[in-house]
Amino acid sequence: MRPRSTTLTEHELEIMKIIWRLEEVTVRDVYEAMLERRKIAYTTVMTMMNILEQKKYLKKSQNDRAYLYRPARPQSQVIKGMVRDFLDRVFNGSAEPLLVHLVEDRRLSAKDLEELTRLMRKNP
Amino acid sequence: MRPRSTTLTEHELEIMKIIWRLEEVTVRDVYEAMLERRKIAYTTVMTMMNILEQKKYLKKSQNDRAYLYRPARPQSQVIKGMVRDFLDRVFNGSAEPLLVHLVEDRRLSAKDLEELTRLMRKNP
DNA sequence: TCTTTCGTACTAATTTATTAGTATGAGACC
DNA sequence: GGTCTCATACTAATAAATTAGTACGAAAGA
Repeated sequence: MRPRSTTLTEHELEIMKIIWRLEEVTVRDVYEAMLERRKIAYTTVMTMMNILEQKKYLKKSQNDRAYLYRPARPQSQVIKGMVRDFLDRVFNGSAEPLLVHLVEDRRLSAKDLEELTRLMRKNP
Repeated sequence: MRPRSTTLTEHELEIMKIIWRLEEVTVRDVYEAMLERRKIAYTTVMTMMNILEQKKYLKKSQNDRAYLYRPARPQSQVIKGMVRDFLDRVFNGSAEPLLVHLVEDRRLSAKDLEELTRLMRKNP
């Protein structure tokens, strides 16, 4: 048996990002936002949003004609969970080797580092 | 249709980590290392390793009785790809918001940061 | 009112990811 | 040589992930 993913899958995340941005949406809202990224059927978006509701990532409320969906959990919380999951899976939970990779790959600049240090002082 | 994952899946990664560590292995070697982590069948490990060979993560060579497998790509290269993929998917490619999360979540210490700065100077 | 539009519920199909059983053959051991 | 060990090849099963079609009813518009 294959266990259901605890974190968001690729396309679930794609949809959640749109909903966190718009805050309160109908299926159509998300469908239209998705169309700007790629070809997709309306019912596909609907199915995904229903799954996200089952997984407790979305709350549904009856509105006028269509349901209104809103995030059930704040974006930062969910993203933190994904980072934690990734770190555990790939680096056995430690952040440092991740950073080494980022530096080696030139994905972290000196400027990023400064900013981070500043943030660190504010957040002791 | 569902496209095949470009990067390593959770359990493929689990197996690859063992093989990168041992460098050159038989299915049995990996099976025994896996058993220390969790219950799994010999043939399951074999199937996964065959998939990893198809995906070009492993090279197979006939040895004595059993095949010998070795990594086809260095660990650092593959891990970098996974980091890149994660960053793209979750943070639209920028590393900074990831770091902010790490700091907020107390997963980065001042000491880590120092070390990183030092690394940065060595790697300009 | 009739027709078109829109939203949902239900159904379903495909491929991946994961797990593992069975058959078969080669080599080791007695 | 006969038996046991084990490695592989093949088959298969199941649930998740992703995609989307169809039917049906409500509402909107003509």
